[in-house]
Amino acid sequence: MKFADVIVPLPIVGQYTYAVPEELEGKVCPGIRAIVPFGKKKYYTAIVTRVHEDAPAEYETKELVEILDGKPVLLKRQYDFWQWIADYYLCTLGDVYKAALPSGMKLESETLVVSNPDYEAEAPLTEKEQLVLDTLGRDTELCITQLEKATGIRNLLPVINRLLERGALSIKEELKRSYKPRTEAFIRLAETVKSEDDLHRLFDALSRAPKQLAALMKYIELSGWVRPGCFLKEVPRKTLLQEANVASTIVSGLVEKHIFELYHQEVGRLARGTADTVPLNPLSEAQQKAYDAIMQAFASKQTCLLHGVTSSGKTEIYIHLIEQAIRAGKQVLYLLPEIALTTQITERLRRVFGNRLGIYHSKFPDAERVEIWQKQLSEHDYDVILGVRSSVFLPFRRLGLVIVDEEHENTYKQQEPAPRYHARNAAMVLASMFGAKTLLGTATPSIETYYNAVQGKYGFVQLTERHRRIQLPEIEVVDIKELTRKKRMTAQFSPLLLQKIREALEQKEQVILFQNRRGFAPMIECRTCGWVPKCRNCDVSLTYHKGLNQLACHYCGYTEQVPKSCPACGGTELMSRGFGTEKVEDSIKELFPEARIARMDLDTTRTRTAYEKIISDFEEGKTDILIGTQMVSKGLDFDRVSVVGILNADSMLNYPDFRSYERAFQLMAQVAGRAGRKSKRGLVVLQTKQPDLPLIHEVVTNDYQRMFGEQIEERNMFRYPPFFRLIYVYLKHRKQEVLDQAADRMASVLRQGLGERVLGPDLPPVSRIQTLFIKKIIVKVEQQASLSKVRTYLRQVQRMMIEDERFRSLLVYYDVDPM
DNA sequence: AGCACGCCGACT
DNA sequence: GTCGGCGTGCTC
Repeated sequence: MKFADVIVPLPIVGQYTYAVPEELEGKVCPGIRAIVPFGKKKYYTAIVTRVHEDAPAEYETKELVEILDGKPVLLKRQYDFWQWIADYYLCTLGDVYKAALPSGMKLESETLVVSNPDYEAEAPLTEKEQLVLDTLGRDTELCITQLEKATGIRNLLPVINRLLERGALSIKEELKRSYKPRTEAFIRLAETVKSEDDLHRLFDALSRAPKQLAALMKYIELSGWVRPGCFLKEVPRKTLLQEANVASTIVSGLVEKHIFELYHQEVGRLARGTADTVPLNPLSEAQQKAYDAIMQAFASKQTCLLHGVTSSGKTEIYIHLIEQAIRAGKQVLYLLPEIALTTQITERLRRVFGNRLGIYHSKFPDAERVEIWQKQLSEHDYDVILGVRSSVFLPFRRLGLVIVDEEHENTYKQQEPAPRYHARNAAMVLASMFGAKTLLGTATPSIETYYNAVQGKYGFVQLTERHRRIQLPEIEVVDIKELTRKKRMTAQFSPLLLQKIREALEQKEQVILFQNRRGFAPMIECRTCGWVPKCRNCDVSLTYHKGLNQLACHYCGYTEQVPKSCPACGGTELMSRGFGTEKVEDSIKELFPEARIARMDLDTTRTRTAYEKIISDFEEGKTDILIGTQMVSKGLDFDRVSVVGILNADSMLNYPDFRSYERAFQLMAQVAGRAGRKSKRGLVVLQTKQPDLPLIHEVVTNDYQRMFGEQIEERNMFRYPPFFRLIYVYLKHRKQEVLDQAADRMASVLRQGLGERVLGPDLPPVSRIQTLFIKKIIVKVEQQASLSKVRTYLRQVQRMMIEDERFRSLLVYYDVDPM
């Protein structure tokens, strides 16, 4: 008797053991998908991880229902990687499984309700029961959720159960297969058409049906028919219709006459990129030097940072590295943040690598992602995968190089739901499992990465020269506090910015206006002097909680009442602030009614097409002014932008976050890099209330190192990464008192083992979601200490907490290395 | 995540 | 007195 341990796609710890039915023995192996019954009626797609003969003693096993694969879809190394993610990010394997596989590969069962046409009511039905039967009709079947929606009955189950008892309907569980292979209709000659004579007879017979005759002739041409039995090319019906220029009824007519036969065949969805490719662009001298330095760094280091100013041509270096890896018979994973994965970059790579390139994008249809996964498992796997965060989960067999472009991007960290993994760090682990190399590329490295580079943990290559000697833009700082005082601001714009926009429009040049819209976590600011309250422990600005009229620190949980007057200048006009891109758009429309304006933020780019359209319109000069959030700063190259306006630098600085300074620098440097191209040096108008801040000076002089120097000192002083690692422990409970008790208890137990490393419990910025109250405990672990021991301890304490009856329904989850 | 079982309020 | 609301615990 054989048994199989499986992972189910649920947030459950541990694996489940099923009996392998005799007929499936020998077909079940680790890595294949199997349908398993789970609970009373549900079926799930599980992944087999182990096959063995140890019958479980404590419970009866159920049997696997069906297996879906002949060969593993989860390779050994992927499974190791899943285990690393679950362990490091403190989540379940089920969480990882859910995130890793495209949903088309995870079939789920669904309860279908079927009406009984023979049923005759012997007793009167209730209103609800009648409604259900009427909705269902005579011969339809509906799933429970559809039925709930159609009838508007909230709790449908008891009603269904009563009808079930009376025999008015029946139910069945069915697997819904969301992935359907795409098929295409093809045409061939019927079996009866054997010889050339047969054909000639047909020609005669069709002499009075010229269209049908034309279709037949076209078919013969397209299929390459010479004589009976010779090799024929397949002819899609679509192609035949198009080429012969006939209506579909003509071909149908031939099918009816048994001259043609129609058949269907599976076709792939993936763009069959041509094998025609262009040769690589030669590298410039500076690029070649960087390339050589990277190769040299890889000789002794697993990871290398490529720090290159904006427009230094990093992509070209990547392409040469990819080419080199392919020549060595290796695969390459090229990661990009979602918003940077545009047609600009995909087209560039497609031209060079043709059909050896696969693109894995979350905004592509799921079926396409299923096919990429399957292709990775086949003999003809891709040499290069260009993809977003989740592409680290794709199957690889011969990974040799990982490129993480825009490595500083915080969108590489998945926030919600679990697994809360960081794709850059996870990719580095994946690479090490393959003995592969990782290249981190960016113009503005994260503090952690840069630190590792200067410490010698990573190789470090710098590219200081812009490609084709385009000049870095000139940055003009404008003090909007002063201008506001003098009443010289027009809406959100300084006179200088307005003038420069006007000039640009006159000269048919383009303008980008940048406003970081995440201002919806509002804060308090003194209207007179621009003072913003900061946390006394953490040196981050405090978040304004309107409901409680409180100021709270996101990090340590420190709170204070909103002061009546400004402690810096005594002013009494303290106001919450923050304006978004929408407001900017309104103002611009009013000030420049003739300008063509586009806005690019989360609201206007819901779909991939909307996003691509905004970009292509701007590229083609159909738009004059582009207003946007950080999206406008991501790896886009526009040729006619002469002016970039940063409307309010301060809004980026006052995030309640130890990374806000770093992030503000990154954003401003990136957005500034969009200004100016070949012919002309661009101009950036940087509006701020604090023109004397060191950061502003650092942006103006593009002095990354200085910014780094300041930040690294602060991080050290206040015990933040890269000197300390953070783990946030979130506790959720429906009852405030129970939560408070549980949080205090857990924090004190954690302190017994970890001492001063434990902070809190505190109220997170959002302290209640729906019906659940939330508290947060922060664990800060010094870099040298063993993080795995801390994780083990955390799990142990959690188990202990749940054993306490009062805390049975306490929800605990973790955010490791939070962003 | 479902889904069933079990315990307390508004209705015939 | 019951129907039906949701809180609690289990799923191989």
